[in-house]
Amino acid sequence: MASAGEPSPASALGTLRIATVNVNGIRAAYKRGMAEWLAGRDIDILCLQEVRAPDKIVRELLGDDWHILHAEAEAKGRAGVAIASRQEPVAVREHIGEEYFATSGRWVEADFKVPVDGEEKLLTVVSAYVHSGEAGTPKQEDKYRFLDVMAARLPVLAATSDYALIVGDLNVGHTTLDIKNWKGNVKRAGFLPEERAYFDRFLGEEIGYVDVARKLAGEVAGPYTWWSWRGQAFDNDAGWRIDYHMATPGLAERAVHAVVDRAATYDARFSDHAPVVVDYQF
Amino acid sequence: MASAGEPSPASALGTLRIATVNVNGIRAAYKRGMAEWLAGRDIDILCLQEVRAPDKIVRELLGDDWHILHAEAEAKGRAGVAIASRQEPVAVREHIGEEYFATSGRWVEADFKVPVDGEEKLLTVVSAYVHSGEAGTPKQEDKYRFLDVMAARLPVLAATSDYALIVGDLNVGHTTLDIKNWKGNVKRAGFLPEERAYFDRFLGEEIGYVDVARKLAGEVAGPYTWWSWRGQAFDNDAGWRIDYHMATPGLAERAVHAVVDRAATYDARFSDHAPVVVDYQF
DNA sequence: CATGGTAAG
DNA sequence: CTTATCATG
Repeated sequence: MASAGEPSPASALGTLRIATVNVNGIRAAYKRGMAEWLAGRDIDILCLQEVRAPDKIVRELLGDDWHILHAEAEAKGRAGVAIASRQEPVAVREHIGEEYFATSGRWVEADFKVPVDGEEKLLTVVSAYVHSGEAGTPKQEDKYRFLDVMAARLPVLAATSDYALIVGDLNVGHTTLDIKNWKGNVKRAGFLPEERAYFDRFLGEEIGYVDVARKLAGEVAGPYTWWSWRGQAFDNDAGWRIDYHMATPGLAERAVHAVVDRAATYDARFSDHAPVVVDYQF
Repeated sequence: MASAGEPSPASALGTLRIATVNVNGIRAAYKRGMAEWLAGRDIDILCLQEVRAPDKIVRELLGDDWHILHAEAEAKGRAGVAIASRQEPVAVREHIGEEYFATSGRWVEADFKVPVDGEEKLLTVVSAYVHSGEAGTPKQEDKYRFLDVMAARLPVLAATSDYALIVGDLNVGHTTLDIKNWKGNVKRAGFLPEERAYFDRFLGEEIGYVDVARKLAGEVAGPYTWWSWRGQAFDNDAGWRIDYHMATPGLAERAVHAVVDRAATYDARFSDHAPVVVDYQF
């Protein structure tokens, strides 16, 4: 912070910490210690998926210190995405733009002003929750339909905002590094070749976003972000990396640190997903 | 027990301990310590209501040391009554006899042989679960219809068996002694004048059964057998006495001790109802 | 305020 | 294996 009496430079923002986590029911997450995690993390923009609660309850749980954008699903107790931010967004959009998904609670966009080299720039943050899908069922058709709309939306955001960031539970592992037991899952929703091809496009030359956590971690197995509740999946780290920060290149260059809060949640695992927390330097 | 080598007198049964409890889901009850209660109680005949589980699971939970008579409701997870006994019944009937209630899981009868003064006598035990009802709704009509059938069945059992005993969750408080806050409940199902009138008949000259726990406790408030989960009802003993042993007079005379296992379950309350345990001397 | 079944993950 | 909803108590 600039000291009192001196003019503050427009580029004084410093680090912007953005976190995403599928909470799998925010009420259950709070019962399991989500508030304690949040209190220790100093997050600027918190993106949530599978909120699964009425708006009133979400606001009660998060408290008054946040600006909250929350898109409920029409079906009670299903899906629901939110963006909670310390700074007030300058604009918000409550769904992905296609009528079919208007009340699905799977996509919200918030635009923030960020100062860069003395100029105000626009940062667009999306909290996304892609369908989990189920191979060979109508659920999988909905997933592909959503991914199609995403594929159309991503270039628009990249073109109209200075910095665009899609975070959330995208329910697809991109490469064999992203799933512990990938061989056993090539025919299962979440690692189907058709799904992975979408991510080749999102993260390749065609659309051009950057997988921030992968870029910062390098070509290693994981770090996973989801583990089944069943059996010993979590203890054995038999996980999937399906929660992402996908950033336009100019934003990805500003990412200085990425971490999956697995360790922090080992004793108080508040969801089957772990938060992915990234610091962006401005 | 008679010692080895000597002929055992036909009247050597001694005490027959009969317990009734609405378990409100036998799976939940076992998770909350029902097995520990049962192990410490030396019960001969255990009557259960609201079992709310498939027969296979009931048998797994109770174990192989019981003869089990179990009438499931057609609707999965609803109602369900059972009689578990150390002695094998000589006959069983799986419902109250009226077709409308045939698959409701609310009534089972078991006949046991008991030795009395050198003769084999017949003891009929019923585990009953009367509808909870709801004033002014079709549920209340079903409750009255069931009570009507009961009013017809009780004299038949009294006439055809040497000792008849109806135990279970009858979902009606008979007198003002039977509900802590009776004034606040005169218009609520469970203490409606029309319902109480049925119990005047069951327990009066017309039908002639005896309310065993009331007879042994005397004219005191309680002892209650059910407390709402809500608020501090249990801690404040704001309960209802709706679980009964209703015995024909000859059997009621053999009841030497009755207790509601509230204290025993204070630390491990395994249901919203407490067991009513009565010792009958033969 | 608890139960189990259900659809969904 | 967990979530929330639902009807029921």
